Amino acid sequence: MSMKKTLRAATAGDLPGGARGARKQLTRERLLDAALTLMSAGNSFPGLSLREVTREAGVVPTAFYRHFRDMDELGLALVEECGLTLRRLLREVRKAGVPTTDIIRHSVAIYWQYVRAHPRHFRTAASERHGGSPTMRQAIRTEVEHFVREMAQDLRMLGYRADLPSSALEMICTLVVNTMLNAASDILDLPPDQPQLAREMEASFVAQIRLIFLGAAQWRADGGGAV
Amino acid sequence: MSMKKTLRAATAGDLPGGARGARKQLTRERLLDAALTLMSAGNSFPGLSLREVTREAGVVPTAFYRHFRDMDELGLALVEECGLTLRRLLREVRKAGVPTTDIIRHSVAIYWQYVRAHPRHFRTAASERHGGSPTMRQAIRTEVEHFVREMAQDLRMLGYRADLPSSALEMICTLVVNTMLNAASDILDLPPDQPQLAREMEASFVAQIRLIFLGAAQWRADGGGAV
DNA sequence: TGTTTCAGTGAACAAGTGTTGACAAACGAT
DNA sequence: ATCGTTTGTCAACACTTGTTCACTGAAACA
Repeated sequence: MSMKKTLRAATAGDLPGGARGARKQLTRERLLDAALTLMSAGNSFPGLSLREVTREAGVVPTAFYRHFRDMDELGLALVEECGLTLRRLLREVRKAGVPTTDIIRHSVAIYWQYVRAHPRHFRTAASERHGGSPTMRQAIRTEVEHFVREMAQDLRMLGYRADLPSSALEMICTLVVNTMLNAASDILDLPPDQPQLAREMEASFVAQIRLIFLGAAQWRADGGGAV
Repeated sequence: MSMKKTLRAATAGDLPGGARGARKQLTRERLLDAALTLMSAGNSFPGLSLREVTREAGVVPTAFYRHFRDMDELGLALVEECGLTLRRLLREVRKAGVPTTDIIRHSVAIYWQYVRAHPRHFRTAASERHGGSPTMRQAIRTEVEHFVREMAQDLRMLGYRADLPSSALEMICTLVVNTMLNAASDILDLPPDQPQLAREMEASFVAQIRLIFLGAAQWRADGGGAV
């Protein structure tokens, strides 16, 4: 009966314990990986074709449907993966502490290195954040909002600007995150053998973040201020 | 001979005086317009097909080659058009004056209205700035750099932070422009009948710009500061 | 051990793609 | 008025695309 069928499928197929589920998840990851590689090679997601992805992954086109209904579903999985990478980044920077000048420079250095370590995830995130299909755009937007909220909570726990409401902290973090993602795109477009340009860009990035926190230190909730 | 040919082509074809050049430029604009429309309808540029564009423009596919060598060339023309729109925006905001709190609010209001008046240009610019083909990305980057430099010059002429070097002013303007373009993308993704959300978003945008200028007012070239 | 379930294969399809070449008609220059 | 130039059209090509169906073989279960 159909009940029996679904039950078996649940026990054998979904759980990664068996060799069967492991093999499935492996080719699933190969598909995601192929898409990621193709995207960071110049193509943008809506420009990818299903066959192209399967070709790069080394499977026959029809095998695609065993893992995703269509390309949009793969896109969402991709976004989720990028979000995970972002989350790990936050966990790594979290040790840095309150953003004073030196700590900003330090955090930026971590970020820099992190972006270079996960170029495809960051290129994808930056690429599909505003471009691409509205579906993917919305998914990334949600992911970024989560990230911003988490970052704001971190600042709060560190006692940073305890007088400000959460909305203000989130506004500040939004600015920071936008600057981060813009910078990531810039980093990844650098010719790989231009350390001079890279240093300049990093310095400019540090300056921007510094300026933001300079403004944040002066921020008044009521809209007053020196400007 | 070929000399004669090129001469005639130069006098008759390129100059928009005759009815011939006018007709050509008209369908050229129809092609650009079609691409712009399709892009703001959910497609991203690399997802557009040549035939799709010509269909939307109301011409036969082969007519495309009379105007552009391939889609990339059309993309570059599109970027140029977007850059022109940005330039006009700057000319309009230029009357606003030195960025104090009220003037920021005013400028943002102008910007808001401007984005809503040219949704397709801004969606395209935001969309292809980080996504899309590297060719188009580079073109937009150049266009944005021009814009930033112009804006920095404006600030300088207004006597804003006359003590800072141009590089610092440009860094500040880069931050502003990035924030602007991010906001544009957010605006255009709003459901059209949510004035409450729109107001909140505009307020957040004003706050971000305000915070940037708050930081800019405190900025010291040597890297010192309150933070 | 025998049966079922299912990830991956292979062939085939209708539809859409970029690009080519020859051709018609309108225009500009002579 | 004539002739070359040029914009746009038509027909056709060699491919690629997404999706379908029946299939194979091996793992998971009984």
